[in-house]
Amino acid sequence: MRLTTKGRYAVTAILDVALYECNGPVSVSDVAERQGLSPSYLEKLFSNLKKKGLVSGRKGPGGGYKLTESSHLITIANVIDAVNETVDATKCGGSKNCRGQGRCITHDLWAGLSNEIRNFLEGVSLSQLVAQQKNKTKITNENILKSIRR
Amino acid sequence: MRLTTKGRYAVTAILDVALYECNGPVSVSDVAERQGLSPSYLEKLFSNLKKKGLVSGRKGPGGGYKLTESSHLITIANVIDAVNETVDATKCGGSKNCRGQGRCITHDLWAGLSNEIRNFLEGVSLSQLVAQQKNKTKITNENILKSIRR
DNA sequence: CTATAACTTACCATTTTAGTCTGTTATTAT
DNA sequence: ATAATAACAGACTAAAATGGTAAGTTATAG
Repeated sequence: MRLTTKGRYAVTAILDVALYECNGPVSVSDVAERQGLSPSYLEKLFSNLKKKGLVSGRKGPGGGYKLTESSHLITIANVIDAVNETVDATKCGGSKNCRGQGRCITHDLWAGLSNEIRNFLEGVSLSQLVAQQKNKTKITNENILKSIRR
Repeated sequence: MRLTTKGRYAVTAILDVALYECNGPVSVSDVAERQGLSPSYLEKLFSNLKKKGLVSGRKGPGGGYKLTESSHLITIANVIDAVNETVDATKCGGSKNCRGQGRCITHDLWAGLSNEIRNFLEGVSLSQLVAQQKNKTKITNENILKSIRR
């Protein structure tokens, strides 16, 4: 099981698209700049997201990526899956051959943990993160207004 | 965040010790044979477990490892920590500098997941796994008896 | 027809994993 | 005493994954 920069960047990237696609397709370079990530690396991640059908691309000027489905239908688990980060904690990938023909003595433990993680990631949709983020930004703007008034 | 063979082996190894230490210290070679793991690699893992004070070693014939504390005081989180597998899913390691000076837009998500995993691993003690395992073995023995009777 | 931006492929340095191998030290049994 | 045993220590390594870069091709809007 791994959950590294790759998966985190993928979620950050698709969340940025979800946040800004109301103004038309979101370009990789815009995402890279806003989120402080490498454009070329991001392109690879978007390529994965596209393969899994989570985003669609549009070439040419004014082009970029947009979500293919409504953001409340896309879960974080979908995004992590798309960039090939396995979230399974068992050695046998959930089957039963972690110790020769049978199961190793810790199989159930890791299967339980995998389940926990998967439930968590499946329980969070992109739209939830969007709402959370918009709320934060609102608060920040209020704070800015306050500080101006002083 | 990683959770790989290393951490799984460490848990398997210390669980084997917990299961068999009633007959005196448990040697690495015994663990290796019972669990089907590499002896030399296991020694490295035991070295880590010892450094963290989870097990103590006794050299010479009849020697081996035993737990330093009662098995219900040792959690799986302790074991994973001992072999340096970090279970934190954030980039900033739980602090707040994942995006320049501030937090990246997915910080809370990963912090939440990390929390979930940590709670899970802290909630499972070695003694629980021991009980579970002994129960399984019992059932297996019953099955063997059954098959003999036929 | 030109600029833009997606898309593709190949490459690469660094780190981690999952070990092996060789040897040293302490302890027990003969 | 000495031989066997088993922990302990450290150096080394092949293979894989990570986190990129770089260089080009294709499609499209203006």
